[in-house]
Amino acid sequence: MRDWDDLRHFLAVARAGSTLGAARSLGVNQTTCARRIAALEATTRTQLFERRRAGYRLTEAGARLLVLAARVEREVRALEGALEAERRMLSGRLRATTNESIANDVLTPFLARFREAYPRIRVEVTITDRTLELARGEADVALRAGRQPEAVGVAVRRICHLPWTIYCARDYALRHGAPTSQAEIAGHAVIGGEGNVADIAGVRWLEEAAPGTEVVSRSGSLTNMTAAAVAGLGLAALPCMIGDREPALQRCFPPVPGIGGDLWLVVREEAREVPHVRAFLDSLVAHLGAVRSMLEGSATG
Amino acid sequence: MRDWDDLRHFLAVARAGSTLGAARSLGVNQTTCARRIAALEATTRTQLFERRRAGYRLTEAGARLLVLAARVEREVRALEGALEAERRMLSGRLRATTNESIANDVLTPFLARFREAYPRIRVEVTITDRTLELARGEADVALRAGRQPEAVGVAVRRICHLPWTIYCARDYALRHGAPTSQAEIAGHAVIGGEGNVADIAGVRWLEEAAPGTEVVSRSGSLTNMTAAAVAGLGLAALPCMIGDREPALQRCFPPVPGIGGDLWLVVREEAREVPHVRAFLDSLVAHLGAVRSMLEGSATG
DNA sequence: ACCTCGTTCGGCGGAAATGCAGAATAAGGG
DNA sequence: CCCTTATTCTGCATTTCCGCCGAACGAGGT
Repeated sequence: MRDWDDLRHFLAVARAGSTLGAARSLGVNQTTCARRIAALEATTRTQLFERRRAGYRLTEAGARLLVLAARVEREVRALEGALEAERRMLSGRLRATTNESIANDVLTPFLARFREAYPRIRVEVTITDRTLELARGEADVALRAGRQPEAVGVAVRRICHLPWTIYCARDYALRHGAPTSQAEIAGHAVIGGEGNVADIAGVRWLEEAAPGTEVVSRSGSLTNMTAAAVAGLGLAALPCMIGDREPALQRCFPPVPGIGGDLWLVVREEAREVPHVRAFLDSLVAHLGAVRSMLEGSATG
Repeated sequence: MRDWDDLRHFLAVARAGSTLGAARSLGVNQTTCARRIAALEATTRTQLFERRRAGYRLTEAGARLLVLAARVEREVRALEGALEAERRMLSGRLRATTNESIANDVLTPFLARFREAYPRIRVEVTITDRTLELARGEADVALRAGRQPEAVGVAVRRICHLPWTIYCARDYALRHGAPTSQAEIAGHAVIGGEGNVADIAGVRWLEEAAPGTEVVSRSGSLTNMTAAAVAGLGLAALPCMIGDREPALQRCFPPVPGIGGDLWLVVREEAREVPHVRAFLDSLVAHLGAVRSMLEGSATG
């Protein structure tokens, strides 16, 4: 056998019944499948398929070969499993950091799973509003929301968009009515930010959205702003990720374009290629992909 | 596993203990082996070898992988065996032709083996001095000695050189002395050719090698010329392939440059890609390679 | 009867894998 | 102690492979 990988293509074509279908399942081009089958037949000097307009059909010899190729595949799968187990016995320690809401919604649920898959990798999580300096070794991995983080000594990867919009308590809406567009914000009470939070695009947008808005409260954390909104103090700009999870809150209108942020995965440069960090990142990215629609808000429209 | 063929390289490197040795055993470049191992380690995120100046040494994980890769290999070998059996169950009929001496020395011994390997391929051999016209369908395959055959409607492949030299009977040498160079041929009795045989380079060379040579016999076949030489009638120009097999004959001097011929394999164009003909040709070429040194004469000088 | 969908096949350009040559560096033998 | 041999790694040139596109062609449905 000149190239064992031909067998992988053979299996796919045999099972799909066409080179096109096989190509889809393998994530390659149809032409590639056809060529590899041709190569296999040429080197083995055995016709394995009948070419038809309707697809590739196994010959008798091909059918006999199929069961043997399946055995090869079985052994390869076993090997892959062992390799996976090998990786999962990776050990090491790493420090991750993020803010409270991302921790609650994303990181902590992920950690539960991760711990099962990689029991020997110890993850220490620091939940803080402060932006730890990865380049200085304060942590290895961070999940950050907002604008693109500075990238000195770290690798940065954008995960998804985090839409924002204006929320108010359902109770507030009953009493004062909820605005349905930017134009109706005028006259409403709004909840503002303090310190870093005041600089967030969404928070500033709300304060400047209309003349005559009264800032009834200022807080230095989104958690606190959320609490204020729940208490019915007024309108608050919040990430949908947070606002949508509060049953007491409602969106005033769909996510406002331009005030959203992004979710960023940041990794310390030196830690990046370390095997157990790598394993952590791979798993995390997979998990983030799985929950992306949740993060981006189901009604992003 | 992105590419099953990586496993083949992994096995080779693990067994050879170095990428260089593995490359030799696989017939590829050392760089290729090194790169495929690197790719395998990258996709599996597992270090399989320790790189040392003295070579590649398996890590513990690599050693664990080795036994599993060997299992994959075992299945591949089984598959290859089945494929071979598949080919050997090829059936069909083909006609081969050649002259008597090549038949005796090459084709017939080969046929005995071939019949065992491919019991369902029926080979009909026509042994004749006449040159059958393959293009007209008189045969499918021919082994020809001499000058390059004409190639209309056929594929021609050169197998090896067929050296010629001058022979005489050992008995003759005792009685008259054997010439040790072209210069000493003068005065000896020589055995000439008739018809086609007279045109063969070696035969003509002997007759024209020296003035005053007496042609004591002429025959239309090399078999007959050989018999004449064995009988001690005089010198004969013969292919070493024939002359060396006659215990009663001896070489007068080393093979004469310029009078030798070549052995040619000729195949009818239309028959060339037919599976059972292909199988015959592949086996024949392998056999010819194995006996080439015999054909070219051990003391070719 | 015609149209659409799924498929195979060929040609072409770009990308990726491969081979080649040279430098660097241990290990082993004289 | 030095020289030879075997090995790995790097940069560059080339070959091979792969993906894209369009044409051709049946089959099945309307």
